[in-house]
Amino acid sequence: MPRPSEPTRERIVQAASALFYNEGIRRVSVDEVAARAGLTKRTLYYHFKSKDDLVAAYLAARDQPNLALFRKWFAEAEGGLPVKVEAIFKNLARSARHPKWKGCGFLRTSAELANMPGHPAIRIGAAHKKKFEDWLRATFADEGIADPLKLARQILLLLDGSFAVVLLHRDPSYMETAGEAARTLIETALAKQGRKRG
Amino acid sequence: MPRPSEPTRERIVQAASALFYNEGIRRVSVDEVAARAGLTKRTLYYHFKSKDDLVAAYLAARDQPNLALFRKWFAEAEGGLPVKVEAIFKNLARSARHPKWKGCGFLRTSAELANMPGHPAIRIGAAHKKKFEDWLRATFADEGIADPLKLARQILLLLDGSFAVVLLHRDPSYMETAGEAARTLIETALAKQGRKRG
DNA sequence: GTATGTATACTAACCAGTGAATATACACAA
DNA sequence: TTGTGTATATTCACTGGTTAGTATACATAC
Repeated sequence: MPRPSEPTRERIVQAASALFYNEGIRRVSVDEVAARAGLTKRTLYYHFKSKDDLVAAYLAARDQPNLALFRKWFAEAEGGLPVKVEAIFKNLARSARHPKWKGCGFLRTSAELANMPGHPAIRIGAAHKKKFEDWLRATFADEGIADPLKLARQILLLLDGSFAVVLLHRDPSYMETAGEAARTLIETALAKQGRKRG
Repeated sequence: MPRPSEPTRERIVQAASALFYNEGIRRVSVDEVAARAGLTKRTLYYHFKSKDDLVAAYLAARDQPNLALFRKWFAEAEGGLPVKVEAIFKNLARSARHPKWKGCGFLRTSAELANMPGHPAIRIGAAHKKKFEDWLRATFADEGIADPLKLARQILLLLDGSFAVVLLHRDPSYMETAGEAARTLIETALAKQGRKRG
């Protein structure tokens, strides 16, 4: 049955996403992805030139939706800057309580492929995290915070730290602890700013 | 050549450590470990009942040395509590600049084996991080900090976050940024304590 | 009648784990 | 001092299964 093509490619990426995220990159074979997508491996290799290419597509598909979710959680929270950022951590803790949650796909992929530094999937993961960092930086800059890049990176470190720690201990309360730390750091930065301007 | 045994087991763990840390768990075959240790796979299976068992031994061997290194960096630093904790991050940044550095073996293993929650290696990793957390907690408690467990967890989150982020971006300066955040959090906790005690 | 897309069938390598045999060191007996 | 049994340690050769990737042919749409 030829001619679907675009939907076919999409179906493959969907299947790859579910499997790679749930089981890990090297654990999942191309055959398994093809089977889950309901087609043969040969067809998969028509749409993707290699497994590495497929792994990159898996992460690329998560980039925008993930960022949009963080922005939504931030925007919907009622309160000042510290509270809005903390809301991201609280929502993340809620996601992490779902039984199928298995951490951050970008970080887990970079951990698994740590022996292949230039791998396209790692590049996509790095770009994704940079986008998040830059969104935070811009947000902090708008609020007049003194060193917005540094603060953005510190929040990012807490966020990615909570992904790693919660995955290890399977205890989402660490995310709320990270959120409190984020709030403290932002409040401190805002206080410094007040002192300088006041 | 029979009868070495203890040194043999040790040699296997050494070989496994180098390979698993550098290339990843599932990337490395038992044959490769045996070859690097200079013996046959059958001998390896005499000392370890399975590959999973070997992976657990790899992490178990890293537990105490890793903790000792952190304690050493803390003890050798000149200054108050915030500076001593920050010194851990600075030393870590120095290690991360070595070309063979590939993040935290415990976290990378838990990321790679995220689909096997009860895996013995993950348990060992979790116990390792708990030991570090508890050492920090006790240290903070000795200094009279109000909620020492919370602060210990926040520092841990920054530490593990820096492992993840530096591995992704290959930019060790994030570790120094994390160290600054740690210092800020500790200083804030000490200031609160000061206010309460008057 | 040619581009595009899909399937069958295959390769060559790899991989975790095992069955059976063997070699050595050491304890103890003669 | 020499012979012998036994637990420990090691090797060779193998199995059954999996893997990423491909050569070739076939089907459909326009």
